[in-house]
Amino acid sequence: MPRTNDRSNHRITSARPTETAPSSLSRKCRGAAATRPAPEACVARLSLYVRELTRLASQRVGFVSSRRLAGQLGLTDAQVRRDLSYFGQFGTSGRGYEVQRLHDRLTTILGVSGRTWHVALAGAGNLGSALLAYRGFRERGFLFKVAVDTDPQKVGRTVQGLTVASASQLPLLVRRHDIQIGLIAVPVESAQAVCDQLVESGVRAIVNFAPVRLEVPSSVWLRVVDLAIELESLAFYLARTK
Amino acid sequence: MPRTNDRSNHRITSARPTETAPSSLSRKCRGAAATRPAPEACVARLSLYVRELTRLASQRVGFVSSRRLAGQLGLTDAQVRRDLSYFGQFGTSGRGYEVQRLHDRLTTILGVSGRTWHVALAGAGNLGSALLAYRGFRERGFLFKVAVDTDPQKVGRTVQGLTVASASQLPLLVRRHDIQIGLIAVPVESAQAVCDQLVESGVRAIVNFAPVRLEVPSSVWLRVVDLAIELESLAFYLARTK
DNA sequence: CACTGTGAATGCATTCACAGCG
DNA sequence: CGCTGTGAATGCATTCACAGTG
Repeated sequence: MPRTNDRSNHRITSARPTETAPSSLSRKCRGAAATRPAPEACVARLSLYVRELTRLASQRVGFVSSRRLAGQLGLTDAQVRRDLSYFGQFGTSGRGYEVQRLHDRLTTILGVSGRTWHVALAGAGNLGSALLAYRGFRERGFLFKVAVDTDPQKVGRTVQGLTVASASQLPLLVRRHDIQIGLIAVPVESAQAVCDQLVESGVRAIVNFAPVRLEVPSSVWLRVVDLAIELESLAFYLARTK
Repeated sequence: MPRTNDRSNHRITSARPTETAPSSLSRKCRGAAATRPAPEACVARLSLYVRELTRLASQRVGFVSSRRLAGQLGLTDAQVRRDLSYFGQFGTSGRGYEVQRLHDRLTTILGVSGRTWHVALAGAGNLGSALLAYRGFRERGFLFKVAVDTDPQKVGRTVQGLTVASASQLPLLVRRHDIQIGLIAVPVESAQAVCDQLVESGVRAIVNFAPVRLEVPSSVWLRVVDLAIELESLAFYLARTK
């Protein structure tokens, strides 16, 4: 009797304040921003909402209810409304949310509207290439400006319109291209060294795709994406079913 | 003042019972199994523990304390002890946990000891190739028996010692190789169709790497790994720092 | 005395349920 | 009437704190 799980994602161990908002008294003016800092899980879902709204907008859907939005995403309607309520009041009673308007508001809140982010990729192997090829990044304004690799075979090659540079150039290139975000897609052994280089060169946020824990100073945002964990934990449930 | 987050992972929306354990009265016999079903977050961390223990064993470390294990993984000592306590009592007061023994016990519990799982990969692009190349899977007994792709360019090629078959062969190959787990690394457009094929062919667990929600019958375990979400949510925090 | 194992306390996230609005 | 926005209730996960043990 296993049930389908809906969205596996995002687990955080130590709390971290999201905003310095006073969180004092509730606002009353209509359309005002939310009162409390948004939970991390909710921020993560923001990109899901944006994706779905982009899709709906391209289908010329004008309004969408929390129920319908939830259905598409595998969430509950209450959760959608709660999530959105952290950022403001976007809906109309009886009608739902205006797709284009909500899309625009959410992209602004997510920080991916009317601006671009400069991204550097360390490791141009299969995983790195997959990341370069992911179309969603460009759509959201994440621009790959730099890709490096240690493998002389790969250096000089062009992947997705970007020329792979030598790993030794990383600090130089990060500074030259004003990189804000670094992606680590190198083997476990070199992940920490690459991470240190990124940090020293001024990168403020890092996503680590290597299955190791990395150390960074507290001024840097670090996220981990572990490709294997979901598969590995499936064995546990499979072994216990039928 | 951003803080480093430690482990991003795994968020579940609907609860699902993990065991049918009675959860009635506490056992008293030493070394007995835990009383309550293990939380999903804790099951996901099981593979982290196994990885670290494998590393420690290879360094001939005999004992490890919850504190040290936690430090390596970016968790707290209390959490490590709590997690392990769901599965039994493995430690020795004043000494800690015997590395090899704990490793063996956890791999058994995870369902990756003394047996293998047969895995099929749909989509042999960059991401699919990265998954085929991941060494951890083989180490844990996950064997890729099948890889398919729709691209005639890719069919017939050998990736990591496995020959890519035509996508039309998927149902046949799944049955022939007694596949239990399917990995979906195809574009969004074809993800649901591939998923349906896997399900109809008898696959009982699926990991979806495409950024869409998939529908499966409730008898099938479904997990999602979203490569983009962590990066996208970083913009939110970056836009709010300094 | 250093460490485990675990009730109890806390904190975070989801869901309920309903008042209020267009 | 259909749907939002949100207090209050619930449920899950982490942390505290300490009794108990080799």
